[in-house]
Amino acid sequence: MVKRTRADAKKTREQLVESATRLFEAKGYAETSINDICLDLGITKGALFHYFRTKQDLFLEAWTRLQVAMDAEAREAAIAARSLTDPYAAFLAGCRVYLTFATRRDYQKIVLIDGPAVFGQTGWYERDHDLGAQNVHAGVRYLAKKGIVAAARVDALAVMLQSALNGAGFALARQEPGIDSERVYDAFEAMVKSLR
Amino acid sequence: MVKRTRADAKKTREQLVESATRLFEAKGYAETSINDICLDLGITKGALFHYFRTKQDLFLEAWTRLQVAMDAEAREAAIAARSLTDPYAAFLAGCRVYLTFATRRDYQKIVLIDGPAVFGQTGWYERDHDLGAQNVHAGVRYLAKKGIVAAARVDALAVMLQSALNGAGFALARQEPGIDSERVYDAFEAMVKSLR
DNA sequence: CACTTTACGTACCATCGGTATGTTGAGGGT
DNA sequence: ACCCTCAACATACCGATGGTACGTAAAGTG
Repeated sequence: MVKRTRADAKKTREQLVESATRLFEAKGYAETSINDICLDLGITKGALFHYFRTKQDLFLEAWTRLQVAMDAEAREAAIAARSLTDPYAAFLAGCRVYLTFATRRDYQKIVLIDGPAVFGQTGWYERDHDLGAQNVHAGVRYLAKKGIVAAARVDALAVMLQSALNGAGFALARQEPGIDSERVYDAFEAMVKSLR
Repeated sequence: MVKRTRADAKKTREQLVESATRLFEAKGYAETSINDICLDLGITKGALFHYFRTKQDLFLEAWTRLQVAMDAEAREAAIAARSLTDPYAAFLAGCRVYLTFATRRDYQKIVLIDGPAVFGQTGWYERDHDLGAQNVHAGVRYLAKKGIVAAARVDALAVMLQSALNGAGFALARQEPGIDSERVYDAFEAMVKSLR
């Protein structure tokens, strides 16, 4: 006996995203087939294509959830760490959160590695602009307003600092010799605090 | 009448790599089919698979050529800029070359975007370690030897600076507002010179 | 209780990367 | 000059893939 209530439908859609996220993380986008995902849930392609027009759309949902989660945590941490005496506190707290995401396998695989390849360079930027880049940008802009860094360098520095954290996340996940989270964070903090 | 001399064979292989590079750059790895490449050259899949065992192997050759070219240019520039008075000269010259590569569409698409997705995170690192990361690492190590940056931060800084240049390259190619090559390079140089 | 809509399943398609198997001419030994 | 090997391709085919068209049964709705 098959049940097809609205609640079950929500659950099915939810499971699709979860299953896809797991498989995309484990095997990558290209190596994960639609059938793999359906088999994992015991449903058929008909169900998947009922909820998602294309494989990319399903990927986009997984991608967006990770970005939204990162955005929320980073924002929250930055606000919580706000300080009247230390102008770096909020920005660094947000960066620290971003760095933990950049170290996670799911974030790496889905957002940082497969994202650009799947969406294309322009598509990725459009999507990332709203969720990923904005926070770092706002942080650096704040430092400029405080007179710590030159206003003319805000845009360039924002882009570079975010990328630096991406690279640091990968290095941490790789467990490269000479690299651990303490050292990375120490180096990043020193770098930020010496900016002009 | 078909000619199949040794010279023609070299040329065919060469054209395959060139054609693949062009198409990978224009459409991306996944969206470029084996047939697309063969059609572009007026040959068949038999020829392609005679020279390359898999599509990945062909991609690897395109990837490697770009990396080797970058490596050679960066090394040369660094050596040429070596200075007894300015400890940053060689390192910054190398970074400048790397930044120009990171701004090129072919380098972005093939090396920076599709590379990680195609080879996987571990595979990409192994390949990049020899050609991409080593130069930056050597540069930062040199700065440490000169007593400019802390030895404990060398590894972390190397990874972060390289990633920063990647991000800067993308931003330049995107022609983001507030970003041009002068400003980017100014910001990067200031960042490097303020490191401790 | 009839009717529409939702939530799937089934059957099928073009295209994909890859393989197995030709075919044809170049090049080297004799 | 001849033969024979092997490189340099072409041809035919394969299973798997993302996607579509269509069917169907249950849930929801007036």
